[in-house]
Amino acid sequence: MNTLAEENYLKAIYHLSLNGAIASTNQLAAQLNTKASSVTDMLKKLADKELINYTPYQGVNLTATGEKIAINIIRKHRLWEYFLVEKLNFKWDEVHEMAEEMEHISSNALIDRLDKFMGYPKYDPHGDPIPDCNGLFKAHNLRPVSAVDVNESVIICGVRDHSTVFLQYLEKHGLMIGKNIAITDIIEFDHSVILMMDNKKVQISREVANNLLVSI
Amino acid sequence: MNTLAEENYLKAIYHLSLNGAIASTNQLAAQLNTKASSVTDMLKKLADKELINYTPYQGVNLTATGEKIAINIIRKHRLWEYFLVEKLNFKWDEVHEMAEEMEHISSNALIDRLDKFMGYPKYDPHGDPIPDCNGLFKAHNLRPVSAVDVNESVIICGVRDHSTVFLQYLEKHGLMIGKNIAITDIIEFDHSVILMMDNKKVQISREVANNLLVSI
DNA sequence: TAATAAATTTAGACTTATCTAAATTTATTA
DNA sequence: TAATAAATTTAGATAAGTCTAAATTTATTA
Repeated sequence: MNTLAEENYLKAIYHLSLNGAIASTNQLAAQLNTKASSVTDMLKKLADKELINYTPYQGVNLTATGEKIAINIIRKHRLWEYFLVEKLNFKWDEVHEMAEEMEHISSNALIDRLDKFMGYPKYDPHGDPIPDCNGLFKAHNLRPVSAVDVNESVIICGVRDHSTVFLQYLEKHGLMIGKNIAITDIIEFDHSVILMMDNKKVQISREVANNLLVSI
Repeated sequence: MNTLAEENYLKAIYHLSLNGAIASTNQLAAQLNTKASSVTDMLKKLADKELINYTPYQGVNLTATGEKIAINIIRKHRLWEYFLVEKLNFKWDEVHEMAEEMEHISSNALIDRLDKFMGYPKYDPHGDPIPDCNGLFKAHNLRPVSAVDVNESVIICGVRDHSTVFLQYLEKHGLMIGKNIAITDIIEFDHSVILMMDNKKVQISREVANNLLVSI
């Protein structure tokens, strides 16, 4: 098994090297709240274990083995988030930190039973896809509200920013996963978006529109 | 917050210093699978934090603060065991190792919600009492089967030994928490016990009888 | 109660993961 | 393309938790 620190690095590398990208030392340091020199040390260690492809100065991505481990951690994280929201009635902005700890519980038998207990959910409370026990999942193809045309009607399916403040902001305005929204106007000056939801008018800034994901 | 190692020491000290006893360095080393010298180092650290009362060469017990922390860890351990057995359908001999990890999930809000979700259970799958959110619980007053007289009828309420082999042995013979047993005979030669359960005769050794706890 | 055994602590070393500061490599730009 | 800036790595140090071996204290027993 891998240490907690190793698992967190693999997860961070996974998130930073999606779509064939390469994660840099500094990006990892920022993501993991640590220093670049610490990252370098760990990258050597993970490279020795053949969990990442690392060329000094050139950044990293995951090997097949590393990716498998990373996806398993993400599976655990998202299933625990689902559990916390659906079974223990936490709000979607309250569960991230707890799931950060729970994702390191090692037993796969446990997580498979949890998955079954909850009926094999496909998406977590933030709309992110939950990998199945084989690591398979399909990211649904989403776009930000800012890319939607006026008069289109779409469904809220996810968020790009997962921060507590953003989630609380959305919650306060009733902008939740599954809600149907109709874009009624886009202000030319600042690109803020006017939309209708539950027969009420809601105005959101460009920044919010960029981070709120909806169906194609 | 305390580190994982510190929490495990506090828990071990708790278990070893029940009933006003004093835990020794060697006992702790055995319990924690480590060396006496490592224990000494940690005891100094915990004493500095005022979580234990430590006099060199004289052993330790917990301060009020230390005990509070230890009981909270035990509360978490037992609630997670209950969850694993009652909600995820694990067997009572499968859950200890998982709960050893889960007991270190820090959030008290989480454990309180879990407690509520399960209906505030009073005992874990092995019959051990679950402390409430204030750390309160009453250990029910049990005795081993070996202390029961012939012709008495009692209810299985707990185990003294929590090892997988022992639990599996009991499971195989149907000796589970809640079962009613009637002691029909005690063999004078080796103190093995003959009992009736579900209208079937079961014979258990003195050692088993010493580790199976029943109602007074 | 002196000698021996057992338990415990101390001293010094090791590993993991981190840090700061300096050195090196890569990227940018004048 | 040479100079400068930015990114990255190396060197050396630190803290937590552990270890072995030696020293010390406490307990046992002859």
